[in-house]
Amino acid sequence: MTQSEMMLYEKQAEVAQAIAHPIRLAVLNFLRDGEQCVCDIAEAVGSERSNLSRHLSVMVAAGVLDSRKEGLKVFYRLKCPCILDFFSCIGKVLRQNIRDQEKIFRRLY
Amino acid sequence: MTQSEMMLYEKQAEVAQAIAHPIRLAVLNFLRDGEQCVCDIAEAVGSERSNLSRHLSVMVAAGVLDSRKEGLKVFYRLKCPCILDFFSCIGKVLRQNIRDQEKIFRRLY
DNA sequence: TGGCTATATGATAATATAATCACATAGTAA
DNA sequence: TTACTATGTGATTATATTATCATATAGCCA
Repeated sequence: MTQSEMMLYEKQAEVAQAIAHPIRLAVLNFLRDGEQCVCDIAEAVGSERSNLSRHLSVMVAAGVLDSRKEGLKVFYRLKCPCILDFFSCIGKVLRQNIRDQEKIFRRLY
Repeated sequence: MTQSEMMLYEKQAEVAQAIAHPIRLAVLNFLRDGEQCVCDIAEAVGSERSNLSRHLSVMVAAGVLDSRKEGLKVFYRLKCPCILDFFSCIGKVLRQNIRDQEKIFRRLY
């Protein structure tokens, strides 16, 4: 593998890391229909403000989210709606896993 | 957020975690055209065998990869080719990030 | 059998990530 | 100005992940 291929995989991994957390996935899904302020996101995903604040900044750093300040509030939004494609992609994997488990289970009983 | 929604996000995060590493992404990409044995994967991604072995088992545990033994060799393959959709999805995010950086750069110089 | 190869795993150490609490900041409004 | 609210951050601790080395296992062949 060349140096630049390795660099590309590292960049890709940063983005994947940024969404690979249950709270962060919940945030992405909540932002599906448009920007939301931190307090509303916190309520929706059931997370402490300070903890959520860090999760949000991880996703901003990875270029997954964008923020906008308005008065006291800060609104976050998906920078690229394509990030939601992850959900259908992961969904296929999960459904496949369930089918496989059923197959194993049926063989045993 | 309900308990079962939280559980779903956790399951989804497990899959995302399983691919969120440069070596693992390189493996997935190398398996694009079909199964490969550990030694060939190791050579392709430039990783120690024992380390690679662990990365492979992480992906098997998450249901992303499948393996098949043949003699001394073990062949790994993508369990669901849809996992490759991740690459185009992440690619869009990365291209967007580059465009944004250019915009900021142009404003400064 | 013994020796070889491919792969996996236990133990450890290094590093990264996450959650929590207290505190800081920025904006608003009295 | 002071008091208040929304958000962010430093410091700390807890936990998880990764890489490494040595060793184990499984299959092959002489």
